[in-house]
Amino acid sequence: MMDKTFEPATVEARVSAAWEKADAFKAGRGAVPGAEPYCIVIPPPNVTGSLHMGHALNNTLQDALCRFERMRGKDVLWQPGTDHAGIATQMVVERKLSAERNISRRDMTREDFLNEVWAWKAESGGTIVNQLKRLGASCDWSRERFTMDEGLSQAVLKVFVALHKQGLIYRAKRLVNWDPKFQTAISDLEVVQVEKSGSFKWERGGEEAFDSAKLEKVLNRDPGGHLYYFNYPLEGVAYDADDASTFITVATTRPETMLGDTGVAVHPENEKLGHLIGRNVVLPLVGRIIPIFGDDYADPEKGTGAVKITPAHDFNDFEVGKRHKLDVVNILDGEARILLADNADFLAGSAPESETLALHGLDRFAARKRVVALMAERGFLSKIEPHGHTVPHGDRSDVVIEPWLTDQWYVDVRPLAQRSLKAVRDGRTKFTPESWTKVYYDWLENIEPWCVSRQLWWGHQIPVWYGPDGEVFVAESEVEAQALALGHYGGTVELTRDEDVLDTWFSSALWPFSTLGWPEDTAELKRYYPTATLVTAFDIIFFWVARMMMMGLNFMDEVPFKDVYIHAIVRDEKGAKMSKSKGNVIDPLTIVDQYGADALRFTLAAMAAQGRDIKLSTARVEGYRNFATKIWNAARFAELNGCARAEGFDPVKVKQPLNRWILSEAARAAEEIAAGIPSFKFNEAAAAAYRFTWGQFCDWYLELAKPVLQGEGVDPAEKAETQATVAHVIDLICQLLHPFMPFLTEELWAQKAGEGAPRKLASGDDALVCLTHWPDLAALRNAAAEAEIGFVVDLISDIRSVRSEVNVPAGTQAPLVLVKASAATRATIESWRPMIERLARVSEIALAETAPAQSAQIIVRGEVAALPLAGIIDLDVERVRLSKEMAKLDQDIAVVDKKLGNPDFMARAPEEVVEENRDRKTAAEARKLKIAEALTRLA
RNA sequence: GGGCGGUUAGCUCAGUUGGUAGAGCGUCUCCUUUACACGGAGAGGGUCGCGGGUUCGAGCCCUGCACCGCCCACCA
Repeated sequence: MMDKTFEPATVEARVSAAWEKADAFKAGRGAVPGAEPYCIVIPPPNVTGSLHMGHALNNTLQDALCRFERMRGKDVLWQPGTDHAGIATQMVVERKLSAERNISRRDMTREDFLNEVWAWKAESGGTIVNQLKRLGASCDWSRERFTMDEGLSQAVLKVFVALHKQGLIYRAKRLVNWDPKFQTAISDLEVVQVEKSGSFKWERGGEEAFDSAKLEKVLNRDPGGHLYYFNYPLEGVAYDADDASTFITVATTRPETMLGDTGVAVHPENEKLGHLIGRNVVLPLVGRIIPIFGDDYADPEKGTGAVKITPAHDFNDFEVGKRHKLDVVNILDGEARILLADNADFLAGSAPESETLALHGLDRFAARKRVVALMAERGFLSKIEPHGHTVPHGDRSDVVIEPWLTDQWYVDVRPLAQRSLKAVRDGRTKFTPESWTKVYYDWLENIEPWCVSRQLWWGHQIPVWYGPDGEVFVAESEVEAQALALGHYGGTVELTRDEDVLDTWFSSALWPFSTLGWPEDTAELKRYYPTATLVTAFDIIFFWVARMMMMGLNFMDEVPFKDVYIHAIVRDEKGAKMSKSKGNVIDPLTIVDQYGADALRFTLAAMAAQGRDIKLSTARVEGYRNFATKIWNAARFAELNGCARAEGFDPVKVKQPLNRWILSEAARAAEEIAAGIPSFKFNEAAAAAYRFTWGQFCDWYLELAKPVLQGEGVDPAEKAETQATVAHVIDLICQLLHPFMPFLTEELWAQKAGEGAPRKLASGDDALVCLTHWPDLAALRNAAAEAEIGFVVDLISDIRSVRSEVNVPAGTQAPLVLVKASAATRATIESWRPMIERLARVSEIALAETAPAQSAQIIVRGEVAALPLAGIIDLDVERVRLSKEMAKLDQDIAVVDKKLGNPDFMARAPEEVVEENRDRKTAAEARKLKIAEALTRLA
């Protein structure tokens, strides 16, 4: 006996255990010889992370694809694994150490710290994998990989060395995006722009004196959003704030950087300021003498037309400085505190006040306030105004990024990008939805060198060793580096390894082949590369998809995947991206606990068509939880009515129209689902499954079958066939829904295992778990049965509708009279009499040549039926109802007439459309005639 | 500044070879009929953001505008 209610928690646990025991998702398991390979590599979640809604969506879709393809007979490998997630993980562990033991990583050795991270990974690394399992992800868990596994690490070293040999990896001293919180360089992609707009307004000579306390208050809330105008006095004249000929005014959003200014640029053709080119200014506070020079970079229309140049702290200024050979004066340390120790002018005492400025060691934002106050105090501040602009922030740290001059390793990605572009242009890899192709093109066409070194400890340490003189040896191991050094120096020297690690995405880029065993020439690599489909969200097209393309093409000489399916991002209710740092993560496991994994999965699949955002509503999940319950109850109904799977049952040989009909509808649904899943139209597939299961099987088939199953004096053969069909269709429902609702369907499938013929896997394996076969139902389509049952369904629906409209009490039985029924209709009525009587609450069915007086009339597929309801209904209501329908028909006819009367329409519309309109008109007129008769009778 | 997406029923959203608009939830009415009230039956509800255009015919194609959102670049 089935349990009275479907309890997801119990079933999920039981089914999961069965899958695990059977090793159900092992690559190639059950695949017949010659089966086509189908491989998906999972987007590896952060090893120390936990499942969020984005993961749930991402993996639900991958799982639907994998289960479907597995059922279709492909040799499926869904390759799982996790990512070491350099910054994110190191951040978590550092925070933990600080909270629990009040120590920082800088208090410990690198080795000790890494041991702490590995310990944390050992402790929490299994969380996300277990959560994926709870969702029902059918990965080949025996092949789970981690980006810092030995094998994958070997792949990283090999790739780094190979790219270096190709001349595509190099070291350079440049400005980088420096994250002062994590004290590491980050790539362009990890920088996010944040809008700032301030509110403080002040002008020299205005009504109010400058109030630095007031400014401080504003800046304490937000240090950005203002433009500051400084007067830089010209060398050789006495500065007078009221005499414009004694200074040049520059504007900046970052006052503190003025300490590092080494020049002022003016456009060579600037009419107002051009004459100053060649003069020098005395940099206030610092005392440094810096040149005013001509450069196109200074736009006369912007700001004051003169630009202060800080080569050490601005990307554009760095380039300008290079052109004019300006000094590069660094004024910040790694934590973005003012560093004047490096500043030669201060050291040389050319700024005698440096002691009293008290800037050294100040945080950059404190320094900003102080510099402005000092400039104001000394009469160099001209104006402050609110200024909307964007400020770069670290995506992980959320602090303002500093352009900072450091040595870093770069990948010259341009040649790789070219190949990646071509592969998509040639159609070797295809994006769905297609519009993402353009995004991919635009980025790759304008790609900049990729800064891959990070000043972190957690990650793949860069395989570079330095000799005593700084000579660089790039090798896969220290032994190899020593060999290179021996060749170079002619003797053994001590080498030191580069301390930096690689960007996490460096190893992620290799994922599609490193997980399959590269650089070893493994069987899996041969069989599953290139993989079939990559399923991911658009936010990592640049971070990950494009880079996998580059690395895959470079090292495998072949694209990593043939299809890229880009799905929506699940956002919070305000539309903000969910992230741990924002604390707005919705836990899918809570939803699973509440409604079951199948309900969540079905919801996500049904919502997968949405554009770029999904705002998940629990009402929807609840609706699909109800769907799961509905299926469960249908199966219980089957059980209670002796509908067991019958040995030797062949659906093709079914005789009863009702049974033929539901099998035909099942075939239609199977087609729709099988078309939807591989073309990534998950919502269409889910909708087809839902419609068939609830709208057809439960609402109509089971109801129509009840007289046969439960009635007296039923033909035993008919009853047996119906019972077997019910059981068979429930099997089909399990199969059709399995890609979306694996737990429920697997459970039902297993519960029915004891009936009829023993279940077998496609491979012949006797395991009683894991649906592995997608049914081929094409032969079950049956137009005659669809027409016959269609008529019965319409008749019952129309009777119900009319009864309700003319206010026939629900409990009242009424007779039904068929008027001038055709022979075929008579036959249909005859065989469906009990069902019609039961479902439409009809007391008896009679045939007549004319409709009885005082009856309500319905027209079903051209046939007229009447409900004689004298004394039961209000005839005025019926009159109004018929008149309304008449009016509507007149309207419809008018629309059609307009078309048919239009010579252009007749001449240009395709014949079938014209024909359809003619048919529509004929049908409407026939219907109208019958309604007119009914109205006459009522009059 | 460049690009992309959105604007359809009260809410959340589907709707590509252009042919008289759909789902889930909610609302209203009725029904506790032994699979299921996480249910059944019925109903109501939309000038498909606005203006032009193409077409016999436009939610769908073109164009302009408005509002919302995202991405990229720049920002003295």
